[in-house]
Amino acid sequence: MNMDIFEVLAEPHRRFMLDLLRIRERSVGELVKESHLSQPGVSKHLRILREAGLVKVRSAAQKNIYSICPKPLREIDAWLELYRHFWSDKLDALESFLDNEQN
Amino acid sequence: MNMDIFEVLAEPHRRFMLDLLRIRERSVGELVKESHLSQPGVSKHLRILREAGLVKVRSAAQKNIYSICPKPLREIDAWLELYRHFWSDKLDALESFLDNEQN
DNA sequence: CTCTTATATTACCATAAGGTTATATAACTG
DNA sequence: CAGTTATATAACCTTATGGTAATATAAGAG
Repeated sequence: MNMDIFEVLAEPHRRFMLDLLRIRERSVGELVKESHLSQPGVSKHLRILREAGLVKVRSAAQKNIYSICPKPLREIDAWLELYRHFWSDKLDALESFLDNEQN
Repeated sequence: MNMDIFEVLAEPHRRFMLDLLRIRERSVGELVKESHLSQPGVSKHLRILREAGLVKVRSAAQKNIYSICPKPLREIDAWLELYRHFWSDKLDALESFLDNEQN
């Protein structure tokens, strides 16, 4: 298939699955329960996420445990970077930096 | 149509057109020349970008001049924010802040 | 072993996206 | 006005995507 990362993220279910995996790793079965998709549907999306390098799998008994692999998101981030100055001037940058410091 | 912003950006031609408009506003004709699409093809994508609020039009004689409207990109940025901590710790934040200062 | 659980793959289908050609519309030009 | 330029819309087609049911595979459990 060889899907572009932007296309991969265009699918709402896939973003949702990433949002779940962002919290903690999950088995396919868990993902099926939390999505409104059939098991093959989930597996299909997981395959696309895998091929995009956004998740990795680990086997535990019969279960396949998926976890997030966020590196490829940097490509999106890099593209956005070209536009970020439109809404974030230097003051904003300082603000958000200080905000992060407080947490 | 009512397309999600992630879907809107999934199309490479549309990202390319935004990349052009990011530099400066352009007429439809100019965009046609710089893309490898027919004029209706370009108009179709422009419509989608318009409906997503990513570009705005201004008429000058028979020409329609399109310019960028980057606000909706914040939604992408906000989603990415949830993942950014994976690769950007506070040191990175300081670095990029200082980098921006130098320019 | 046999059964159950867990997941991936296959086959198939419906829909939507993206492209093009043809056409409508509208505004300059001479 | 008649003709040209600029753009949008309509109609149409092809393909890819995303969904499901059915099936294969593989690993526990008893």
